Amino acid sequence: MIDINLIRENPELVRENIKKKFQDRKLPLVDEVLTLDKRRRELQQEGDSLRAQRNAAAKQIGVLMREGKKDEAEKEKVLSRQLNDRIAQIEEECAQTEVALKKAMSSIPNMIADRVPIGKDDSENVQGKVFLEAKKKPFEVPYHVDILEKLGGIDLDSARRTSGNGFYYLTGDVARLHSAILTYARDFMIDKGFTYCIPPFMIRSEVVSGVMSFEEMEGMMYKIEGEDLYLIGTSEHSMIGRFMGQTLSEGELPQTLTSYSPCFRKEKGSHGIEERGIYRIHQFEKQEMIVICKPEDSEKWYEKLWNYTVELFVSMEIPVRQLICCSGDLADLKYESCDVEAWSPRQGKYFEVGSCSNLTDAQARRLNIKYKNEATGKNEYAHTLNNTVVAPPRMLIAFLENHLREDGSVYIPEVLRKYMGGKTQITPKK
RNA sequence: GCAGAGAUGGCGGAGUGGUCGAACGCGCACGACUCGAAAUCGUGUUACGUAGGAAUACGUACGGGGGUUCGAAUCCCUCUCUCUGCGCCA
Repeated sequence: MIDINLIRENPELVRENIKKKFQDRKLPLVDEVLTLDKRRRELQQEGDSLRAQRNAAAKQIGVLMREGKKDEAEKEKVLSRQLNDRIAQIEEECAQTEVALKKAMSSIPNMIADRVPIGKDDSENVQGKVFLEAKKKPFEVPYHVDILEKLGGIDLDSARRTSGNGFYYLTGDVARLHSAILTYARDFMIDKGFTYCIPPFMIRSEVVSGVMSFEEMEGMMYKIEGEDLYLIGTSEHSMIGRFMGQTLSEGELPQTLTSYSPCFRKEKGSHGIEERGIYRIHQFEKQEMIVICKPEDSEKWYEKLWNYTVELFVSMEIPVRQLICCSGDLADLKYESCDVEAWSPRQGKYFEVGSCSNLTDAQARRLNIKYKNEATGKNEYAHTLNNTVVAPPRMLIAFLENHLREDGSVYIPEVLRKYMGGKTQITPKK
């Protein structure tokens, strides 16, 4: 949600931003907001003055009652009741106007960064920097599930029986590798000065509707039967929820947090769960980073964050690139976003393993996350950012494909060995 | 899970139907005193919305939501959370 003052003072800027995102159908929303906003203010003024009258009358009644002038008090009461009827009418209309205003406001996209490339959809995203050489293997790289099966590291048949499609059993060294990657990633972020956090894996509906739209909720969230609780789709949900309605002191910023959680997603719509293997699944685990900072620092943090992910993958000797999200592919809440993509030697292309976003104050405004600006003495909206550190088992696809050797063994990079009991490779089961 | 008690400003803590946005204390800010500081004294100090250049005015908010009333921090319902005791468990 953007600042309504920006629409009041500079609607043309907001319209241009909408055009940049190829959402011309939303252009009328700007005028709609202006009209609703004007009406809302009129209604508030009218309501306020009526309430002021009622408050004065109520005080007067108190005085009359004390003086024992019961008849006069009764007359005042009648007038007060009439006032209350009118107040109720205006409050009703005011509430309706506010709902409509909020709805229109929340459909207007966040202002995007100047440097965001203009493009209509994901086909026009722009490759940024490339890290490590993306090499084809001198032999054919099998589908990741086949690699996993050869290693004795996955049991999808049993998972389908117990839980259905979209689940997995990871076993043996592969399961250990999965944990090793998460543990390594956790320590990597701690070394960068982030605070490790294990959040609740379930959150209330109030928080869910704060952190996502109704449509997103329908498509993603699993509800716990008989409880007002949902399984989180990412730790960002509970991590950002943690700060809802809070005003932090300036000294508490930036909050630099790295959180671990399992993630649960229905994966309704979009690609569904059709993709085989462990690319798109109902349950996975993720190490995440989130930053809450002062407005002037968010661009700097954005750069740092996605580079941390790159550094992590490079340290595991996996080639990656930055893919810069173009204007049309940018979600409405985002100011700027990019994916970190890992190289797939099998497909000969990169695929998404992480996503970094600067939401500026749009998410904070929606969730009422503020900080006290010492200089101005005012409470102002903070900026929020989030980024994937690593999310296995999807990440394992990149890992296995890149570190597979011709003999079917999988190489374990130096940095992970201490989490793998010193092993330098995983070998196929006979 | 059961029973009882409770939730008030940055903190502690009064307030049980009207003049309460909230006593008092602490903290914080500014000023006076001082060579400087402590102590002391004085002044100020919630947030949000609307109008205004501003001073300010009005409105809203005493855990959340709803109700009773001319009027609710105060009464009623409900939800959440905290504390104490019992139960249960990793």
